[in-house]
Amino acid sequence: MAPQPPKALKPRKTPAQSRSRVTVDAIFEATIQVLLSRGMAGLTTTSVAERAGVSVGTMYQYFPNKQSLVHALNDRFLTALAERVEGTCARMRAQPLAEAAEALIDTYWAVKTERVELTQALYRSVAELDNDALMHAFAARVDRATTAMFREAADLPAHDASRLNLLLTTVIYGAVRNAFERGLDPEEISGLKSDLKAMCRAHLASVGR
Amino acid sequence: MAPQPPKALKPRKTPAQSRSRVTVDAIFEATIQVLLSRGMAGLTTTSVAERAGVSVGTMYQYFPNKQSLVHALNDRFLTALAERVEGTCARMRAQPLAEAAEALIDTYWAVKTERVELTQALYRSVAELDNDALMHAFAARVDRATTAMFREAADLPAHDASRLNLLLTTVIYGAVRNAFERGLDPEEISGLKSDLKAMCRAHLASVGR
DNA sequence: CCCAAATGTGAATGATCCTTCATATAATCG
DNA sequence: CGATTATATGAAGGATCATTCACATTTGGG
Repeated sequence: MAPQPPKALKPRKTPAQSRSRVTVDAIFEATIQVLLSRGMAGLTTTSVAERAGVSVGTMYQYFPNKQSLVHALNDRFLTALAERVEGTCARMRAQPLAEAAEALIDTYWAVKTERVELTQALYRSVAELDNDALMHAFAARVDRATTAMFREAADLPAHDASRLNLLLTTVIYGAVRNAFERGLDPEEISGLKSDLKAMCRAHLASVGR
Repeated sequence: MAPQPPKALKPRKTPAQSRSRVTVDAIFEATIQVLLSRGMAGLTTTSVAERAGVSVGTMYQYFPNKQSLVHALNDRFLTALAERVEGTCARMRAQPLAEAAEALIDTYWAVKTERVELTQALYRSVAELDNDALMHAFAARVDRATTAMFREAADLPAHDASRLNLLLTTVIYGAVRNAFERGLDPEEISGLKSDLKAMCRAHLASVGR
């Protein structure tokens, strides 16, 4: 992957009047809808503008290029997700490890369930636009929260916390994503969720004192 | 994701003379190299042809369009992967569950390790070109092999095999993929691998009789 | 009510790139 | 060796799109 000529990703201008705030929101919403209906390949500046009911030029008032639009969308989503995870971690502080792990699974599972297609579309968009930096920043932020949660768990064994964190987060994120990428029926999905919890519990019991 | 006008994905013509077999191989190899060096965005028909040392027209003798080229590449890779997994499953037939699971982990881990960048690039290309059909066919094929392996394990508990298979494969595939997507040092990676094995073992022990 | 700043418009530009086809060269075989 | 088939060439066609910019409209404060 050769380094692309670095493009501006920051918004070009921040809305000042309320009129423009509406516009920017419409653009975001349109981006999501086009992404869902036509996929990343059909996400053209024209299609987004049309759907948003604005002209192409307007888009360029707020986003220097198409890439930055998708970047901003991912940023929004990942920030919301990070906040949710942080909330869970705060709530589960000083709780038993098994409960903490289950809560983490519940949180990710809920986010996925709420917007399966969108999360998948965003995953693809990140891959397509080389927004790895965004993903890594997000991963680091979330890792901080989960590590803290596990470190302060009620029953942390001698086992070190960051190692446990790495295992649990890798397994949980990976499994949740993979679970939804196969086209499973709701039954299988929910069975999988409780089995995943059981698996984490079993492991925690085995490394526990 | 709206259904794209379905494009021909099958090769246009199968090489008859040895000269053309060389050409097709060169095209595949060039595709991999361009994919690795310039990413999916830089994968143009011209760049592939140039790298392969042939003209664009030649490519179109064997592939009806760009999409089919990437499709064929993924097909090749996934078939090889499936064969390897099937090999593992055959070898591990009638072995204890824990051994079977570990062997599966080893197999995926080995494939990933051998060609990290390529597997990641191919993942992206599949997502970008909506080749989900390919992925699902592959998943089904592999599932057949692993389910059989688990079903005939030496120590299968009352627990039904397909449920166990779903959990283990989801966790293993997901975790392996996720493990390599973060930029971990070799130490962390190898630690993660043995922890993942331990986790599977713990779960199997807990559901075991 | 007026004007400077903010916001919106969309045709035109220019670049990229897939794909085709008329033509050329090489292999095969009777 | 001549004819048929296989393979290779690459310039030109044509379509798609991101991006710009000169100009129009709206807003809010003075």
